[in-house]
Amino acid sequence: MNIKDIAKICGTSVATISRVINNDPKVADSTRKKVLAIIKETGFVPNSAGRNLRTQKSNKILVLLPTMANQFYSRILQGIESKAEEAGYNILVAVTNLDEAQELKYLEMLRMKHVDGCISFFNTLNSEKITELAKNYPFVQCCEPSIGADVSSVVVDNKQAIYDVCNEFIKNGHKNIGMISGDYYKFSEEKREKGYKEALIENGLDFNQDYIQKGFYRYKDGSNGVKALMKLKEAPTAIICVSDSLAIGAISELKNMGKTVGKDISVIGFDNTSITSHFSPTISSIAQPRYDLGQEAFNLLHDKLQNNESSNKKIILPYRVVHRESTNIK
Amino acid sequence: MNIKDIAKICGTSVATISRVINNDPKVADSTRKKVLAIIKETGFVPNSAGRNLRTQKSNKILVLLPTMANQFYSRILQGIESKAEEAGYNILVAVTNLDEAQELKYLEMLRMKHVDGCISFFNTLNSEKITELAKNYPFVQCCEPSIGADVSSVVVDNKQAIYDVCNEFIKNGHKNIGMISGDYYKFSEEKREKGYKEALIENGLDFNQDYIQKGFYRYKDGSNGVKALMKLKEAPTAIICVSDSLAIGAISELKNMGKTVGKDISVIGFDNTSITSHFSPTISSIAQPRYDLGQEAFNLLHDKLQNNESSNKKIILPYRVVHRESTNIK
DNA sequence: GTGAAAGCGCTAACAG
DNA sequence: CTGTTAGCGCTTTCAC
Repeated sequence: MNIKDIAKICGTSVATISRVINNDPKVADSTRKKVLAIIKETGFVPNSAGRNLRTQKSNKILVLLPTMANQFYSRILQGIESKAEEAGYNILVAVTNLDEAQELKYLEMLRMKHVDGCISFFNTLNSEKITELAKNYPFVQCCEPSIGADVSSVVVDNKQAIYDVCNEFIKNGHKNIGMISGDYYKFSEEKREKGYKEALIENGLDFNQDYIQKGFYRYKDGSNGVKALMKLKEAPTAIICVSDSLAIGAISELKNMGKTVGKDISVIGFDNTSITSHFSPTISSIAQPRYDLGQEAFNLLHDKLQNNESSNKKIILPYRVVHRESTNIK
Repeated sequence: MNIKDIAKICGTSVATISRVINNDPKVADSTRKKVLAIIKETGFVPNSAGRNLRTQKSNKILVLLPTMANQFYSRILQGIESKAEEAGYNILVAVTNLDEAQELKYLEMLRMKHVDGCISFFNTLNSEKITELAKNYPFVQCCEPSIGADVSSVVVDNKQAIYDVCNEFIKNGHKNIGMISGDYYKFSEEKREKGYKEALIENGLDFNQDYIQKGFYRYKDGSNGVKALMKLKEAPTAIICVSDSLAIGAISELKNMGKTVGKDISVIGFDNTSITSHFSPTISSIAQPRYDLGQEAFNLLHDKLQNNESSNKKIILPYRVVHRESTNIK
């Protein structure tokens, strides 16, 4: 059942059917009604390969995720979806598992015109390649823009967030503050570490690289971080973690050590995922406006979809520090 | 840059280029080499809309997920990916958010030939519609087959898993065993509840529906379940949860109540996600062979991709009960 | 307001 | 082994 069959049944030309499908106003109302009725009756769906071939677009966008093992992305995806739907785009999600070959394979979908654009949440490609990519295809980065790349992006102010938290700790009398960071998401890690460092220095405290433990983002990386930090001569009394998973690992290790988290020592996470309020102690965290991040990311992409020569925008959205039992802040 | 341009540069016909692209053996080695060189040099990529239009297939499969907010799926996806790659298929993931309209929208991709087949992890559609769908398109269900639908599927033996666990509890002296189940994933819930019930009855214990609390799968549903269970005259001394998230909610609520989980009361979860070994107490759970589930799901789909008339298979994979601190089993 | 016809890029018969 | 050609299903000029 294709457009030709429908034309035959309707007794019109295929052009008319096509016009009806595409809401072309110059079709007689009577004709339109008849055609619409037949389409409905037959359950005809325009073949997209034909349409794509002709129009050179797919009305699909690709969302590229580094991993699925992170609660964090699900709400963002809903934000993207809400805007994409309005604009008539379908979403395809692909997972790179942090592997450059996989990433390239999926990015290839842009070149092959399988998708019209892409929102990426992490790239292993260097910034020159990202700049190049963004020049040629509608492409935006969310949460983790490549440092130095000329590309549209949306993020929260990672540096300021940690700066704020660190300042709060200091105001509350903490002199030795540790950080458990990562060694993968270069952008956010760099910003957050910078916020930490600046807060210390501005408050006249020493910055010591040993107080920043870096690893991956698994629970055990959090617990490893704690082990290293607690071995320091001046063990920290507060620990800032760059993700909730690290905070969980850190807290469970501290509990093993017999510490009462929230009293003996404060710990804060990042992302404010739902586990934070069900762990014990409940975990303080820095919330990102996930739905809005998704919506803004799509808006940026939409600009590019209309005209890929449009200038690149860098959008910064607000964060929110949420204190729970794991931090003792007045 | 299309196949015609390449043909011109190579001084051959488009047919030869097409043959080279598609590894047709009847091309002279010298010709092949020349063409390959030019393709590489120019960075030519065959246009997939053209190819899809012509071949009536897309070499893409759709993976339909109810939600992304679940660690459980990430490893399964890797299993699917590994097999799909071998077979030359790309994977697209879509999330329905448990909404039938969304589900239909994505399933539409089958009709529109955007994808050649689909692996679905949850369907709100009734089983007649699923049967119909599977008759017309390569379609398989993983983990949550529609009850009564004629469709290929792969699952673990949900009933036996819970039956085993429940039996163990009974052998260890537990007389009042509670269950926190869900009210959404009909298939697995029904099986697991049946396993629970049978174990009780076979051991001469009373089955009482009040001991099964049903809700959704959020942490708070676990804690709500516990609240209800602990109000019963004969409060349970062991609780079986149908997911790790429910177990987490349950345990944190029990801790609030002053109970020592693993001593005063045993709790077990399902899926063996990584949080289980980082919670305190560490959480016992039932492990599903997630990677294998993914691989088998793709194998089933592959059969259908080759010939959609091939008979529907129901595959059952083994589970594994993992005891940690939250259960006290000798 | 409608139709005829070209052509998007590719593959697969068929002929040689 | 290679080329010619038809046509996949659709949109879009260009006529009328």
